[in-house]
Amino acid sequence: MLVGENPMLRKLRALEPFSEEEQRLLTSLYTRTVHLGPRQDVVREGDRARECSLLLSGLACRYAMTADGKRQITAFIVPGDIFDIQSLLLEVMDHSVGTIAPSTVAMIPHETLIQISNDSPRVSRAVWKESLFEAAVFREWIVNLGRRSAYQRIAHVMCEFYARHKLVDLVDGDSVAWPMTQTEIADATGLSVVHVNRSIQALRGEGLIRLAAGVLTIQNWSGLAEAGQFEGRYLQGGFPKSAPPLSGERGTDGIRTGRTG
Amino acid sequence: MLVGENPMLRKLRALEPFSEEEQRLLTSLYTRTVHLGPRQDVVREGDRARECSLLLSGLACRYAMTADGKRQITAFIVPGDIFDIQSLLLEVMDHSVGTIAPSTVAMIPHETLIQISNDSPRVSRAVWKESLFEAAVFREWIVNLGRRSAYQRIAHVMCEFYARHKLVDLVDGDSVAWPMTQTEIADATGLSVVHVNRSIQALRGEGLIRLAAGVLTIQNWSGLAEAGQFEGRYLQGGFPKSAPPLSGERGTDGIRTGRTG
DNA sequence: GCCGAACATTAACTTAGGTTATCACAGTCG
DNA sequence: CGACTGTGATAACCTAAGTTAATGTTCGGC
Repeated sequence: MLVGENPMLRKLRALEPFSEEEQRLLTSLYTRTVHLGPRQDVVREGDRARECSLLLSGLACRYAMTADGKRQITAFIVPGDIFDIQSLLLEVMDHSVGTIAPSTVAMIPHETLIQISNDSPRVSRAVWKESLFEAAVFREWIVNLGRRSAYQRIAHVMCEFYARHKLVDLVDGDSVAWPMTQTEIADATGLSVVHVNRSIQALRGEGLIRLAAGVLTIQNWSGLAEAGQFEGRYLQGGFPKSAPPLSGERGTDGIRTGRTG
Repeated sequence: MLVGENPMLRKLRALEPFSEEEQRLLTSLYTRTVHLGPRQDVVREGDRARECSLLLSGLACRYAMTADGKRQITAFIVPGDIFDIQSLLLEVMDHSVGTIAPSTVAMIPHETLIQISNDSPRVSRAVWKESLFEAAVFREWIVNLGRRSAYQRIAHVMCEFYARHKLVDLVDGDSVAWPMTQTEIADATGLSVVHVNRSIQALRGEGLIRLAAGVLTIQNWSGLAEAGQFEGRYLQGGFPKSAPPLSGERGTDGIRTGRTG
């Protein structure tokens, strides 16, 4: 399966520049790709993975179940994310990864990754950097869950979601694909579905977003960012300041979104 | 400043075995150590660090401030933790690190760490592993904040705190030094001080813990672990199963704690 | 032994968010 | 085509946790 311009490359390039040689090395990382439907597990808690994975398209998430059966999503995995680096060094998965939307996943054997660490320090640096980047996102989620209201949390998650997709060029003007149910938003924000719904109504009422048919449209970026206290800094190089989706606030002018109507 | 048996060594050894040679390399990492009082910043959000740091003794935490002035602690840093690995690859600190108790911090220049990556892949692996380990803890905190009640959260934090200190041999029977105020517990668990106090009273009432004069004593490990849904798995190799503090449940018998009276 | 500062504790009251339940709607499977 | 299922939207009600404020308690400094 050919996937044209690889989203991983787009992302890693945003974090660190590569030579032609290194880019070839990067694209040769994986040999096997897998297609998965929505709501399927990629790796499960307790597994002993022998490969790392890379999301090529779709949407996935890390999640854990509590002893009393509640679910908490700890991270979204967007195209370009290498999402099992920890399996390389830590033995047993302490959480699961599952798809949200139908997805394509590339498998990278551990040996390949280890060999590359030797062959190209720059590439291995990039992979390492990727995992530090993810840790920064984890920290931000802790802040989100610990110190923000429902309304703020959801606004924040939406900003981050948009920003991360923008990093890999997967936005369409001020819109992103949003293949999530409200239950999944609830599991990501530590809220109940009902209250997620209430808060989304509020965000709509403020004219900050439109959300329908699997598409999130940010009508007022700076308003949403303010509502969610979103400052893109933790997303590092990818987003210099407060990450406006376009050049200015009234940005839709020159760009066809083609589906926001 | 000589620090006897280095807690970092104890911890890294628990994660990965080293040769004599490598252990020498590890202890030569730092040249400069700094002493800090309680409640002092080590690095601040926005800083561009040139060294990584290693906590030799004391207690510190990562924290972030929200736009409206609330504080969230995102991680505790216990002796043996290297806590600025991200500064090696990410440019600007997106959060701060501050002490809780008086602490000794060793500074490791970035160049040293980079050079070591070349000299000893095993050592650099260990450092990398350390950061993946931390990410696992971040994930667990997300679950804690998102899906557990106040009572459960605090119980969980206490279990983790004990377990991580046990990893570096800094427990005393069923007791650990607990130099935290209730405000700090609140900032770590995303609660208000008042409610933290209420929940601690409840934990005391259940006979699970004693907490006074800077010492936390776990009177009933399995009870506390159950209350906090604590399963040490995410702490990896260090804790095989559910991490009982001693061999069994009634473990205090043969071991003098010397301060729990 | 007194003073002030920082913490811990408790009570009274408020509120954000959880729970339960119902209805509407769209997709899909027989 | 109707039954079923998953999802979204609301309403009514309830509770865990927040807020404010007052009262102890401990401890270092003098």
